[in-house]
Amino acid sequence: MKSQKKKPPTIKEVAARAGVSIMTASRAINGKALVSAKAQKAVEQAVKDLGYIPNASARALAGSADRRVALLHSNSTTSAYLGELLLGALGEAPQRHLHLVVEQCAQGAFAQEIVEQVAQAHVAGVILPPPLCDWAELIDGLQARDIAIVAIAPDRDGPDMLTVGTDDRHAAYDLTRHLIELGHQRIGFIEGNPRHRSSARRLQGFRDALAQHGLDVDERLIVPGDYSYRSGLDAAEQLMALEARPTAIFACNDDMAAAAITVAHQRRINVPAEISICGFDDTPLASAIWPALTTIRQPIRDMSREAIGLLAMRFRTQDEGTAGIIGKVKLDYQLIRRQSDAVLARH
Amino acid sequence: MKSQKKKPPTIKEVAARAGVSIMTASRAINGKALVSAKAQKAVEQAVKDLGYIPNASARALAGSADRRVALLHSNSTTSAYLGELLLGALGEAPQRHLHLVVEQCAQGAFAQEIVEQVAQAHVAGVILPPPLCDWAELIDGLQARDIAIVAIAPDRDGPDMLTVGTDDRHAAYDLTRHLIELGHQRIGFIEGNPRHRSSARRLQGFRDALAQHGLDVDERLIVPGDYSYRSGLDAAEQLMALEARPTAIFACNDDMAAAAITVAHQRRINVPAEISICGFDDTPLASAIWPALTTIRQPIRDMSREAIGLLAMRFRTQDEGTAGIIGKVKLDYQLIRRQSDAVLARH
DNA sequence: TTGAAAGCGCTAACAA
DNA sequence: TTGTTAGCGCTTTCAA
Repeated sequence: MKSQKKKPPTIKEVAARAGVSIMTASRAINGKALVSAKAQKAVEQAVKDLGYIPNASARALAGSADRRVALLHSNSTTSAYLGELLLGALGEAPQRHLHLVVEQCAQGAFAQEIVEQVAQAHVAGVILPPPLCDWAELIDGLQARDIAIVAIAPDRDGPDMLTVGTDDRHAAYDLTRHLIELGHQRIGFIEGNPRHRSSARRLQGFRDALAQHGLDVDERLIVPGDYSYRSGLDAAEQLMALEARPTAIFACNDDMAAAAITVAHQRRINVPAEISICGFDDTPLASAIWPALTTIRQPIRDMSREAIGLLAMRFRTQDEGTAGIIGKVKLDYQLIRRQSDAVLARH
Repeated sequence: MKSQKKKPPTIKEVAARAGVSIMTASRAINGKALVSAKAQKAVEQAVKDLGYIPNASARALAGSADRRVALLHSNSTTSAYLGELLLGALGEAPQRHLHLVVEQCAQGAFAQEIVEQVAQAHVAGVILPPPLCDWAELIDGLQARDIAIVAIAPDRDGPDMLTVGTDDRHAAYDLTRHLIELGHQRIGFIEGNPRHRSSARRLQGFRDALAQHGLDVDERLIVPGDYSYRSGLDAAEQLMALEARPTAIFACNDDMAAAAITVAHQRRINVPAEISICGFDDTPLASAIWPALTTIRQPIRDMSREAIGLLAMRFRTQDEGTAGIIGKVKLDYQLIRRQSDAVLARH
């Protein structure tokens, strides 16, 4: 079996077929410079006929605006989260003429070591998912080396930093309002890990929604958790043992919501007929369990897509000498309604 | 802020610093051809000093053995699975001088369309995770175009196909034996989706272990499921309602095992004191719930790493005109012991 | 064992 | 608006 090495078509062949010079073809393909409409058409047709795809390596080599960017990750996020991030970034990068590399930072490494590692890789920008995006030393080190940074859903953000994220507070507000509109007035809240600001932001949204609807906040209904299933078990027990049991529970993430459902089952409290339980994040768990969780989905894939876009924009302004952009993108979350919530039963 | 564009060092500089020609430097760096020990050392030192990293684009362009390979995926696997696959492949590919691209096949596309898409991308090989790896038409089409294929954990494999996977049957055997060694004799089994052979393979391992230990198989203890949490609920209900309730349950995946735990909780049966429950796959769910599941972990990341290796090897033999290799890699699984199993209580 | 020359496919800079 | 020239960093010849 001799493998007929079919070489992919080059821009040369495209140019020949379109009856123009290589440069005109290049310009037509990249759509940057001025090309006559006629030439443009001819080249486009040739590209189609030949199934031409630009050779990314050649392009990068030829000193175009192509650059390398890195998606840096520690192994502290879940693979699902990282996978989504990867898919978004991998899909968008080529279109922005960016070459994506993936770098894992060693467990327990110092910020300085990671900076060295990244600098070694000659990347012009990095995408920092949580919790890396909140590591001040790392960010400072990277910025000192003039490496562009995009933080994904950071807890706080610096002045010169690009960020993408969703509006946690507002999402929590919406979810709470949803519960209120279902008729619930006594809503329990299970907090997340106090070290993550996301927990505080979600609580704020919860409080705001209650206030906005003229409902008092009963502090006994706000119980601590730390985002783990285990903590959700304890928190739910505490809520369900209350004399005036809440008719709905808003858990700060899906794991804890799942735990709350388990506790309800143990106590033979029907979900959602007797109690509504909502989560946050739309992890696989949310749709795996029964009843499936009503929750908030963050568009993780879109976030990394946007991150790549932000980097591309930053590079462009850099090249043009324009003032650096300040990009803070907030993406829309989605309220995913499943089976764990219901209209409050009349008593 | 003028960005001092620090150009990365080139092989030219390395050669100059080492006092050799560019070619010698290239040879020393790639370690392929014969280079004097002295030159080798000098080059290595220069590389270190300068922090030189070969420019992958230039290398690919210069017509080295670099090739493009694709990881093809439909969106029917979980992001976590895909993420792991991606991480393994992305890490290994550069080391094998392969450029990885990720292609998603459109929902409901015909095999022929996908073949076109892949061919268009000029890839020399593709990695096919389940369920794509069992799509005969797709595989035929790809092979007809002379594109190398590695199937990840396929249900069955063709003659000319490279595969990596784990020994499902044996893993199930081990997990069952583990339960038997804990003293269990009445072990329930919840089947997976009958359309996936993995379910049958796991059941076979289960039966083999029982037989090997002189235990009879009580067919009433083998109940159907389809890998969903929901089906696990029904299956577990059925098992727990049995007059002679099993003292342990082997669920074909984690989701169903989690469902079984929920059912046990509802019936106030303590896990693991009164019943042991094991899963399969070690999904995030396994460690999220309480008690955390004892389960089997497949080394997904390693699988894609191996897949890349297999492709690289196939290309090498192709280039050398050697007979094509037949690579069937079986990786070791791992029995992850957590809190959902225990020694059988004496009665 | 080493080196010199040529060129991979493409785009920046210039010139026409 | 278009074409020409040069060269990106590397590896493949081929010759020494």
